[in-house]
Amino acid sequence: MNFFEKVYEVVRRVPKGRVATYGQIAALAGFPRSARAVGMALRAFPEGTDVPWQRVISSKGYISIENFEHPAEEQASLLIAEGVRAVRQQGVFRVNLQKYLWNPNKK
DNA sequence: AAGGTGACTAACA
DNA sequence: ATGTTAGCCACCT
Repeated sequence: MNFFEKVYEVVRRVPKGRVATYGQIAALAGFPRSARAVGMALRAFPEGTDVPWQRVISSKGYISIENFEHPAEEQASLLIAEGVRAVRQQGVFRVNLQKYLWNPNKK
């Protein structure tokens, strides 16, 4: 099982209506300091998978997409559609982590 | 084979 | 509080 597959697996565990950070995904996948590599994995997600890629954001609560095939606006609207309040602030979309961050140990 | 890059982050200054 | 630095690791020249 390669790194990408582990990342998929962990991201699939993020419940609807919550978000996780890149570092968090990396740690759960068994690569505690590989947040950047997680970003690469997400960038390469194929279309039409059941992986909720939109639920992964930066540790500061910002959507870190800039000029990719899936723009930040798309991620924001996907999050909003499942109840996560993503608001545009100074050009970037922000999410209240205190409220929406996924706690893997808590139900 | 080796070095640069990046959907990152925690630690400093 | 804001800016910089140094790790991290998979990809791509």
